[in-house]
This record gives sequence, C-alpha cells and structure tokens, in this order.
Amino acid sequence: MKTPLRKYYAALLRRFGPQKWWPGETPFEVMVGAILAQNTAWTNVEKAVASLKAHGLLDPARLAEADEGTLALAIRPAGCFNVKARRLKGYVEWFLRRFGGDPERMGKVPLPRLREELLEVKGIGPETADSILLYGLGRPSFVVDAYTWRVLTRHGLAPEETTYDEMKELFERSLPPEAPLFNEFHALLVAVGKEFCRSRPRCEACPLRRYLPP
DNA sequence: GACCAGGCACATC
DNA sequence: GATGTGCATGGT
Repeated sequence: MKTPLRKYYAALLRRFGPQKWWPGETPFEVMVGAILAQNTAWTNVEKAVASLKAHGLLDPARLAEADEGTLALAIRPAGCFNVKARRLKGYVEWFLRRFGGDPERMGKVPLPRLREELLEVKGIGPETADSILLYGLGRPSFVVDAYTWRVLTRHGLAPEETTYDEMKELFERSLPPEAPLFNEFHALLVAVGKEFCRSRPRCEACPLRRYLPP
C-alpha cells in the first residue's frame, strides 16, 4: 500500500521550511551530540557541547584520555552526566580502535553492517545509531524518535505497538534512500510534533490536519 | 512543583 | 518477552 509520507514531507516543508539540523559541525561533534541528546532537551546539549569545546575535549584522542569524572563535570548541563560520560568514553574508544577516529574510514563500511556494529557499542541504541549515521556521516538511515512515533500513530499510519525498526522501514520503503531527504524529513517531524502534537486541540491548526483520520 | 526533553541499559516479574 | 526503573539537568 502506498503511504502518504511524500505528501507529508511536502506539506511540512512548505509550512516549516528547511530545518538545517546540525549544520557546519564536524562529524565527531555530531556523534558526541547524538549521545548527549539522549532523553535531553537540545538547548542543554548545546551547552554541554560548548563546554566540551572549551575544555578542549571535542577530539577523539583527548576525550578518550580524559577521566570519567572530568568528563562528567564538563557535560553536566546535558543531564544524566555520569551515564553519558561512560557512554561517551565507550563510544570514543570504539571509534578509535575500529576506525582510528576517522569518520572517512567509518563511512566506507556498508550501511547495514555499520549500523549493526554501532548497536553493539554500549550506550548506542537504535536512535543514537541512526542519528550518527544520518547526521554525522550523511548515510541514508532514517531516524525514528518519540515525535515520529506520535505523528504516525496519531495519523493511523502505524499502530501504537509498532517497533522502532518497523517504523524506520515504513519510511525507508516509501522514500528514495537519500540522506538529505531523511535528514530534513526527520527534523520536520520533530518540528510539527513539538508545535502541534502535544495535545489534541492543537491538531486543528496543524499543517497535516487534512490527513488526519476522521 | 510536576512534567518533559531529539534514550538506553539493566533488573525483575 | 514485556514492563518498570534509574539516570539528572534546565525549561515550561
């Protein structure tokens, strides 16, 4: 069955314009940001990233050398800082060991296999893995998050028990595998989710309202 | 003063 | 295999 996702994309782009997520950052900075962003407001992530920069820790080798306590202190504004310090270190150690800290080398691994490898790293779940792939490396791996889930279930495009991977596949089989498209679409879903999906009444003004089931 | 935010691992049933 | 819980800051 043909999904209306392309129409959703067009309507959202018209309404919100390009979101320009993660512009002009290094791939490594995006990877770090993806971990810091777990269950955290984006404004807090920005503070933590700025703090890492100020501490000279926004570099794979430096970050790997830093002790967890120092790291935790530096990323404090991101919340869950002890957990995230451990996850960051674990990720960076893997990144250095596996690719010498080089995003170019990482980008040469076939997408499905690279995703599998990422998921084996402690602290990297599906959404973080896909964020790293899509926003960090420019690979066409669709990112699903709470907003994506909310929009799709509310519109009857997926039942509430749909898993992460199923929802991801729903997008990936309906769209051409183009990273810029996946990038923009996911950011637009967050935009509409934030503004309109918080409560039922707000659906009245939503740019997707004409696609809502009766 | 709850409740939420661009999750995840781990415990427990 | 499905739920439940801890992590923790800063904004609404």
